[in-house]
Amino acid sequence: MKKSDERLKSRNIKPTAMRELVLKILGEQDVAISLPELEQKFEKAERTTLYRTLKTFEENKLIHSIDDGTGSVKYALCNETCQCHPKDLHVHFLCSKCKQTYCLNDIPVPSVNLPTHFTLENINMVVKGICSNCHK
Amino acid sequence: MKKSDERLKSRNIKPTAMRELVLKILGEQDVAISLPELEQKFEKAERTTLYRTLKTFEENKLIHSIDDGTGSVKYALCNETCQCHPKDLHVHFLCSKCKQTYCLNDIPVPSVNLPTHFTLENINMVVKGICSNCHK
DNA sequence: AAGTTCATGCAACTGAGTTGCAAAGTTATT
DNA sequence: AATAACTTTGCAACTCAGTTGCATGAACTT
Ligand SMILES: [Mn+2]
Ligand SMILES: [Mn+2]
Ligand SMILES: [Zn+2]
Ligand SMILES: [Zn+2]
Repeated sequence: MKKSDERLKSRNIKPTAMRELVLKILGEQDVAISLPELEQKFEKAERTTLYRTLKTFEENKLIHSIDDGTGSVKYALCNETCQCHPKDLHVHFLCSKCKQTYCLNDIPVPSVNLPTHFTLENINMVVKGICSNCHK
Repeated sequence: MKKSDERLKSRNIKPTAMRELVLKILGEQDVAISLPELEQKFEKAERTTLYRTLKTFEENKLIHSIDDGTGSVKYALCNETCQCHPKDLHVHFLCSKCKQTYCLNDIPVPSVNLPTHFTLENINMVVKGICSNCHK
């Protein structure tokens, strides 16, 4: 059995041709990508199918989404053990020059003390600035 | 001269009737509001004018925007001394029950150590959970 | 084989945000 | 006060990401 199939099955996602292909593409990226960007990686793409594929992946925590404020939500693979709990989260970085969105997997989201009677479910932390590539 | 006029002028914004009205409405909110929500606060609203008013306000740092991932950007008044620098920033909170977005003005955005050659311009930190109101 | 379930493809739609342009209003100049 | 220059507002049209309904097709179950 394919490695990608196992990865899908480990998240309870039925491996179809489409899903394997999307997983492969996501694995090739070193930055997070949006649905429109994913669409462009296909000759003849079916927006809806890709949309639903991403949704299935996200619901099953194979990928996570990042709202970086650019108007299109970005997606990136979770690591194999990720459960998308607050303790699993990392910081994201949007370069204001090249517009790429990076997963800073080594930088955990700092904990915050909320006011009384506010409870935490999730955190989206996006740092904006200039990436190392654009500084060269 | 009106207090609102002074507030506008202190940010180099010409005080017009529309702008005073929008500023007044923003001052009355205890949560951040979106353009569509602002629109609904008027009988007969001109979306474009409100849009441009918010843009002008934001460019001149009278208000700041929050992308809370709900699909519509929220806006809230800056405090009088705010320059929207990273050190001026505070955490925002989106309640997943009532969908309100709060400015947690007392909770500064924690500093993060970025990888080498990444420079910081801005941070958007949105905590999602249940607000105190929804816990009652 | 027939039935059931799930995935895909297509079309149509929603809703936030944005732009161009003309009309109205404001401010400066003569 | 009249004119010119500039700014704000109103309207219409548009873009684009995301989403839904429904029909078709594939895979799996009995
Ligand atoms: Mn990430
Ligand atoms: Mn705020
Ligand atoms: Zn960059
Ligand atoms: Zn709430």
